[in-house]
Amino acid sequence: MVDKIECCECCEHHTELIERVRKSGVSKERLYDLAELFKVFGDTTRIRILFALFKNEMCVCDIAELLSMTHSAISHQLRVLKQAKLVKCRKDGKTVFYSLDDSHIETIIGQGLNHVSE
Amino acid sequence: MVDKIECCECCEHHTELIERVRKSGVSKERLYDLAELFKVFGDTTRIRILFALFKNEMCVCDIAELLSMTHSAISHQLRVLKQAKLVKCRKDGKTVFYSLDDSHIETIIGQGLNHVSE
DNA sequence: TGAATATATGAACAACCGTTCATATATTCA
DNA sequence: TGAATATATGAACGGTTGTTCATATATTCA
Repeated sequence: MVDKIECCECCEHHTELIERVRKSGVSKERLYDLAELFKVFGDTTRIRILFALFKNEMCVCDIAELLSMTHSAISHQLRVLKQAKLVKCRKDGKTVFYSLDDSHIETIIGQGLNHVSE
Repeated sequence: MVDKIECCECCEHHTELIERVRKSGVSKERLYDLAELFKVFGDTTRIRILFALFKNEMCVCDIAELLSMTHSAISHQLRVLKQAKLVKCRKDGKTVFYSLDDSHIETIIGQGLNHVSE
């Protein structure tokens, strides 16, 4: 794959196509970040948490009850979601309320739901 | 977590919230499918392949050259993308051309790019 | 037909990831 | 202050996943 000559015939034919993508302006690094973002969406627990927060903010305890999972598991996932800037939190006494951080999130999940609903 | 009484105080307070999410009409199963979909987007190689196909259909060999990866690795990932109905293929002689299967895909990736571009 | 080419696929290995368990921190209230 | 409660976190374990390697299939063309 070092050189076009050593590659298959096929590659010689579509060099222009390849160059076009290379010059598209979206860097490999940005696509890497994008994959990281989708990786966060790509877990059942986290998607269910995000979906729960569509309507209202919720505390760790509520989410744990809703999903029938331990507080610890939920807390770990909320940490991942927070690092990805998908949720934010607000502390009220002992309780921490989580909510969606961004309106993009509903759009992304909405489009995904369209796709899986076909 | 069996019973509201045995749960924390907090849960008692937000039972209505929990019920509202439970009755939202989107099932656990559909959210599971949604996570599966995003899981497919959540890999650098696959995202780069999908992005490459934004502009044009491409053969396995072109994609391998573009990403500097082996034909085998690309072929394996194209299989995953095809199973998820994100790409479709067309055979022309020895060559197999892949393209995006659905217009939702560009929207989802576009929204994702918005999020990571902040 | 047989060599060359393009793609597909099964097995295996390493790396990654989500949960659990134990424990720590933070806050309230008696 | 000390008990009780809500959340956070580190370590560890088991399961998943992406790549590589070897090999198989399919197609063209001499």
